[in-house]
Formats: sequence, C-alpha cells, structure tokens
Amino acid sequence: MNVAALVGRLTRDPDLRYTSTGVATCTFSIAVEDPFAKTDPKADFLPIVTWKQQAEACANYLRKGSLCSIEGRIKTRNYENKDGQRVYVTEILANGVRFLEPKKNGDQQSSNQTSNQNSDSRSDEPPIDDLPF
Amino acid sequence: MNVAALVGRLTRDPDLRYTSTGVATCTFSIAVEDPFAKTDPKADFLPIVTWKQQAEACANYLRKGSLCSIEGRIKTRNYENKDGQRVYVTEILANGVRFLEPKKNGDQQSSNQTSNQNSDSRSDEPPIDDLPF
Amino acid sequence: MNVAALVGRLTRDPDLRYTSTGVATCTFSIAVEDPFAKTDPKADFLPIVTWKQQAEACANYLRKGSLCSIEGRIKTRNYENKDGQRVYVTEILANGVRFLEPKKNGDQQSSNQTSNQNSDSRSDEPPIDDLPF
Amino acid sequence: MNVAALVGRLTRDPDLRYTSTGVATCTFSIAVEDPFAKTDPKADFLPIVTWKQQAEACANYLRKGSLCSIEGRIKTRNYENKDGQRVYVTEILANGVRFLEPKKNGDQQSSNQTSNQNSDSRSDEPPIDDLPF
DNA sequence: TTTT
DNA sequence: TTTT
Repeated sequence: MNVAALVGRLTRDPDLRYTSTGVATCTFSIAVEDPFAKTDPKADFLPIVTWKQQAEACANYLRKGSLCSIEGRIKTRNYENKDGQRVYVTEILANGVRFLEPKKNGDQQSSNQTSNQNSDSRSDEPPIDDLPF
Repeated sequence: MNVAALVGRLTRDPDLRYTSTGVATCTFSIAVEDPFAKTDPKADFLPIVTWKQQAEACANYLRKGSLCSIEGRIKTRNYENKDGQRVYVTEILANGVRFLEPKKNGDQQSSNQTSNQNSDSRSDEPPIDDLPF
Repeated sequence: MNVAALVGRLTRDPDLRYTSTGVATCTFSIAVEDPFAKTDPKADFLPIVTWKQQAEACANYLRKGSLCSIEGRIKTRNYENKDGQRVYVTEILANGVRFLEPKKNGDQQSSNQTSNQNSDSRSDEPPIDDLPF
Repeated sequence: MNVAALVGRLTRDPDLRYTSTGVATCTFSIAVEDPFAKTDPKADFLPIVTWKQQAEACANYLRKGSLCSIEGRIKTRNYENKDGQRVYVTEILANGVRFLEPKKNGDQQSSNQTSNQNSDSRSDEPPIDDLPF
C-alpha cells in the first residue's frame, strides 16, 4: 500500500512537457500547510508529477496559487547530476487531481506554451524519456 | 491536508538517535511494492522518521525485513552538505507505526545499542538538534 | 491502520450538540463527488463526526455548501432504535477539518445556536452521553 | 477526493457472488484495531466490497483471521428492506487489497464454493444485479 | 545504498 | 453477527 492525499496551493505555474514518445508530463510543487510546524514557513513544499490527460488538464487549469487536492502515491527516483553524483528524489505521482477553485484567467500566458519549450525550472534535471509505470 | 499511508518492509535495521535535548528519533527506509512499476526493482524505498516513544518502539521491534504499516505526513527538510550545497529531503513523518509481524529475535544485537552511538548510516547528514514540530 | 481523507461540500448546516458532561460534538454530512459513478447522483454522502474544539470550529465556520477537507478514521457504532432493532452506523471521525472557503455569512442564524437546542435532524438517534474515545 | 487506507483482519470467510451479468463481487468485514477506543471491543468492524479479478483473488486467498491492507474509497448505498424501510449502508469499495500473510490452507473448503451458492450471510440484502461504477 |  |  502506498497512498498520499494532499490539499495545497501551487508554488508556481505548472510545468508541462512531453517525452520523446509524445507522452505529456506535468510537474509542479504545492505548499501544504502544517498546523504543527514550529518554524516558518509553516508549510511543506511537495513535488507533484502527473502524466497524460491529467497532466494536460493540470497545465490548463492550475496556476501559481491555485488550490487543489491530490490523490496519489509516493515515488522515488534517482538520476546522475552533471557532477556525476547520484541524486535521490522523492515525489508524489498524482493519480487524481481535483481543482478546488475556478480557473484563474486574466494572465493570458498559458503555462502550456512556455514550459513546452523545455526551458526553465527543471533544466537542472535530465530530460525524461519515458513514463515510469 | 497531508496524509500518507504505507505498508512495506524495512530495508535495514532502524537507526535510533537522541537529540542534544534527549529526544528520541528513529529513522529507517521501507521498501513498498509498486505493482505498476515497469522497471526493476519494483519497489519504492521511502525514508521514514519517528519521534519519542514511537521511535523507541520502532528501534525495539523492527529489524531489516520487518513488515509494518505507517500512517503519517510527508515533510520536506533541507540542509547544507559539506560541499556547501543545499540538499532537499522529502521524508514521511510517521505518527503511527504498526508492527505487522511478531518481533524477530535470534540476532541478539539491538539496533538500539549501535545506532545510539551516533555512528553510521546517517553520518553524511548533520546532527539533528531538535524535533521539528 | 485506519485512514480516511475526503474533500466535499456540506449537504446541510452542521449540527452542534453537547454531551451531558459538556463535551461538544458536531455532526454533518458531506457530498463527495465520485467521478466513476454510473448513476445519479454522482456523489457519496458521508456522515462526519467531530469533537471538542474542532466541533465548535466546524459549527462556527461551516454551512450548507461549504467546501472542506476531512482527515480522520472510519468508525462503526450501533444503537437500538425505537422498534428495538439494532442499527449499525458507519461514520468518519474527523481529527482534522480544513475549511477550503472563506466563512459564509449573510445568513445571520448560527448553526451553533439552533442545534444547541437539541432540536432537529438527529432526533431519531438516541442522545450521545459521552465521547467514545 | 475520497481515500480510505486500512489494515485489519477478516472477521469471517469472504463471500463471493456473481451478478446476473456474471461479474464477481466479494464482500467481507475486517476488524481494524482502534488504539484509542475506550470501550471493548477495541476494534472497528468495517464492511469491504471488491469487484472482478480482485474479488476472485480475495475469495481465493483470504480466510477468517487473514491480515490484509485495503486501499479504496468510502461509498454509500441504500436499499429497501422487507419491511419497506430504506436502509443506508456505508462501505469501503476496495481498489487494492494486499494479502499480508501467506495463504491459510488446511481447511479444505473454499469460500468460493459455498458463497457462490448465494446462500448465507448476505441473504437479508437484495441481490446485486450490476456493479455500481 | 535497498525489503520478501 | 465480529478478527489476532
């Protein structure tokens, strides 16, 4: 058994990409309040990954600050960084994401567009070439 | 909301320590089978942390290979390593651990003893000086 | 292990009461969407119970239609009804309730007030005389 | 979001049936320890339902007393009993059941056989004619 | 660096 | 109606 259930807000716009075989992945991080935290910030910043239709829906509906619920499993992954060191990553593979607020628009720029360019925030990680399940 | 529910087996003996103020922490990693994993090993290796009485009970009852269930929350933590780099760690803070198998004895050596010496496996991480909640 | 994690909307105003020893309980039911339901209504209506400070906070902040997340455990309870039959009830004992929307006011009438009178919706059940944990 | 994660022991042999369209359902109840329960018995008895291959696997591997973990969602259902009263049932629809103990054999009689006859324990409920999702 |  |  491996169950994770979270409610939190996106810390930045979601990052949508496609594997070399054309499968969509969307990654983002959510801030989950911790009512018991002693130190500031009183939140945990948890890395989320989704795939396929769910990935595209997330890229479409979620923006920085959006509230959502995540149902998924905790996964570990490791890769070699540029210094040749093995880096271990723990992230939540979301099976279900529910959007708890109406879609924010006003900001015209879609996360879809920009992140597709393989630009930014994940540039320190190697390209993902296939989905892991 | 931040809920994690896991069932898995310890990948090694638990590691019990005490903070400078005398609070017990126990860390270990569990292998959780992933029935959907495409690649070997078909398991996720998830880092678990417990505190206080629960920590001591874990050190007492659990050994490498023990089956247990974990109820907790996913936490992130970061620290600076010896190279001055910030390292981000995601781990499961266990509120409840249930032992699903009778205590293994035969191996006389208690994890309690050895890990108390502040020895081994976590030596690459800085000492924990207080509990974070 | 016994973990329930839910997100849904109240189907009516919460019902706050006090046991004979003065302990607060709040009960309500939430509609949780089921994306896989074949038949209408595409939701499950789940009975929630809370105690003490949490109970009073729920009575204060939640109203019919409020969105909330629930972290708790599934409990069973049974009592004898007026026909002398044993009735079995399964409900979710909430340890944590998070309010996912700002407090609705406008309707001046507080659920706190009315339900305190031991009136209405739970009148078919026997009085609760003490908290069960 | 609707997540339930449980670990417990079967209170009796599982009950396997088939709908009129030939779909397998298996129902059973598990005793889940409640470490906080004030009164005896210190367990909750939770009704579990599974469908299709999972149903047949449960009927095959589980017996009264078997330890298992359940990952699922909480569902409500209602039907009219023989007295014409509407009866409300809350049960856990299991998506994943993991067998935490080796299969018990010795007792030769398979639950599969007997319950297939549409005999016993659920005789007070109406026949299930189709799967609800 | 991984468990049965 | 309950399990170890």
